[in-house]
Amino acid sequence: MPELPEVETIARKLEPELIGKTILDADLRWPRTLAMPSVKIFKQQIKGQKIREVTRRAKFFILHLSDFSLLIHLRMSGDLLIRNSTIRPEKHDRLILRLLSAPSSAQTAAEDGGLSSLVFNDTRKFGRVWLTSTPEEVLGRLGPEPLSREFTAQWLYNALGKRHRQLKPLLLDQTFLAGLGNIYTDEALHIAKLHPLVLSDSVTVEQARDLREAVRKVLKEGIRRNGASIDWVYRGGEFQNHFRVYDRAGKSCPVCSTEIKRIIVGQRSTHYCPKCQADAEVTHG
DNA sequence: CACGTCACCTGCGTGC
DNA sequence: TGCACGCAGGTGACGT
Repeated sequence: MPELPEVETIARKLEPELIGKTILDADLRWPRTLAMPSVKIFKQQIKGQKIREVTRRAKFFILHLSDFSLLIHLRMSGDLLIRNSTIRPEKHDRLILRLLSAPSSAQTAAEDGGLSSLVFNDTRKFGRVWLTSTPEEVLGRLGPEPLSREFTAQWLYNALGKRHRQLKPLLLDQTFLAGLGNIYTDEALHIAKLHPLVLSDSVTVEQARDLREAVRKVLKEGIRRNGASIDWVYRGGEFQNHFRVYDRAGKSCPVCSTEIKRIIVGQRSTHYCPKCQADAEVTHG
């Protein structure tokens, strides 16, 4: 499920439910969900930690605790939700953190007995969790945030020129730019009118500027629509109702009505409009 | 460094 | 119905 807008949506939604709560204990129902440290150390260290802040970096959800950072990556099918502690675990729950409300929030405590849980549910078991006091070790190699000030047209133009890769796989590379996934990459390339197979070092200054604007536009739109929900994973968003090309092979381009094509690039489904995103280098090269 | 392949997992839709 | 197959929003570890 989650690309940047989905993780951002979840973080914003959970923040008010989590801030100030104390983690009582952890129920690790699928141990391999834990990337580090060991199960034993994890259960010791997480106990009694207070949640100070809830943020996001790339596709990582970050809980800033008293003494550690808890990093959660949802990968393909992960989801995070708050549940009343009295409700029994569900089939694909991988990690459940029992939370205690802060003494000051007496109203909340009165409603739910003071006990709620943060549940990491992940059907396909690809998701991972890290508890660490040095989060840079996990996040350090990520590229810039597309919605940050450092992601300028000039930076993008320079960075594209240093590489010799097709745009689609390069934009999916989290060490190049952080947060894009298969949906938003296809959507951004369509908005920018760039073919997914265009080589990065052939992109002009103007095209780099358009691509930068397109990436930011589509990510903001995704966030504004609370992300995209497809199939059984992650309910709540509505961006899936506004896809221009993603998952629309055979349907018509919203700009020019040409039939949208689907190809495989780097083992990933790739959708584009052959007219809007025609490129001489690719089609005749 | 680029790029191909497989691996990690479960579940859903399709076609026979 | 059953069954095989292809597909899925991600990444990491290989080998060439």
